[in-house]
Amino acid sequence: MKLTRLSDIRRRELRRAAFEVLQEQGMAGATLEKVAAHAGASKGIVLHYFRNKQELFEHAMREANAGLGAAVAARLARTPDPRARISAVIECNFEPRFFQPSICHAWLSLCAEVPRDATLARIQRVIHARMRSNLVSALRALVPPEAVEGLALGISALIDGYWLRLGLRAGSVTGDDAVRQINLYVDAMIDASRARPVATALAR
Amino acid sequence: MKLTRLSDIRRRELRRAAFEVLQEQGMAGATLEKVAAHAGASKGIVLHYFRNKQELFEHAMREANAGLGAAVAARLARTPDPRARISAVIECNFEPRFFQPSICHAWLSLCAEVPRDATLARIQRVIHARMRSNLVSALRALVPPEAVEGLALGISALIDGYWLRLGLRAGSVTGDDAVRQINLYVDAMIDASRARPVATALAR
DNA sequence: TCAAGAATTGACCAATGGGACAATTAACAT
DNA sequence: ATGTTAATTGTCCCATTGGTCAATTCTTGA
Repeated sequence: MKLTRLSDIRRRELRRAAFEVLQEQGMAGATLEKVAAHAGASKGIVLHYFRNKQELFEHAMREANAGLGAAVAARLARTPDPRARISAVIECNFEPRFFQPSICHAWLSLCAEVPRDATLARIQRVIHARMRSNLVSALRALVPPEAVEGLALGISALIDGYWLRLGLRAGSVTGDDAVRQINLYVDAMIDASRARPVATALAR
Repeated sequence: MKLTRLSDIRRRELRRAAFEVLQEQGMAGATLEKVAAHAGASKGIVLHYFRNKQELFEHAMREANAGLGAAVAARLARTPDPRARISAVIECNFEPRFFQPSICHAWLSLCAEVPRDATLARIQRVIHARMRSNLVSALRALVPPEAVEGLALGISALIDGYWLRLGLRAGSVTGDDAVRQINLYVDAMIDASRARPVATALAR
């Protein structure tokens, strides 16, 4: 099992460095040399561990998302109540260690490449699917079936929207604001779906 | 008055071309030569009308947004009812001529540059301010004062979120879906702010 | 200890792209 | 006509960058 250990360490260092450089330089500025320098290595080593720039940043994207994924999974593991699970998902996304302008910048740069990189698109799809799945499973216990998918998408969109705001204008939203607002939204929609089940059904 | 007419025409052609190339090639792929070719001109002419690549794309961003801005203004001009004004803003954003994956791709590429281009940031800020202003003025007549700003931001975020979805996974949302969902959100929040004014107030 | 393989480096290359510029052409006022 | 200005082109240049490769330095297992 220790066969690939050193190599794994290097790979991790490098994809982290890649993501960090991405945060402040954007995709165009995130040159192989800068990434290497940021990791205290030479450019050659980067291409020794990754076939090319594309592959490097694909791994960087996975790495960057892994943290959030783990945080969500951990909180969900100790949160049985459906409504609380929704909140857990939301809150994780706005934890200070994740909800940072520079991270958002890097993320934006990655997203901008999605249309032209099938692998990035796949990663993005997986990320969305996981979020949807977490939300949907909790929502089933909270709203009528016809409202589940739409609300899950809405919550995701709202989370993304607040995130986007952070990236485009740092300081325009705090994590707490966002969490509060989104939870307000969730409550309002749950209430609405109960108070007006017909309207919700029609809304499909 | 006709002094700058020809030059203005060229400039418009070029910034449009720039935006169109951006749609399918992204910022890195949107080279001056490609933009020129797309406009049926030579690279030299591009730098004759724009100081550099940055300036070109700053103008492209303005141009791209002008259409939406005009559409919103036009609809608002003939929509007095506050709640209908909110809907008008929302619907404009999801009109088929605007709500297109390729447009979103170009937009994403631009947004990714915002952190490193002060002018792009300024443009983005103006766009947001206009949207906020439109929403806020209508919301004042619909919800308690303490809920206005938060809700305006929420609506903006939700719009952005659905847009982002479209860019990252074309076909995952239709414009109609988005409009319907966002209107549901608006109604739910309006109701909630009336039914539970205290909760809303506290939520500040 | 030593050989085999992995890690790492630095030099090198070809391609590209942004931008400068001189030269040419078109537009137009007098 | 003609001179002046604007429009347009194509060429040239330089810096940068992704990627290759041979050479060198570790590791490490036997």
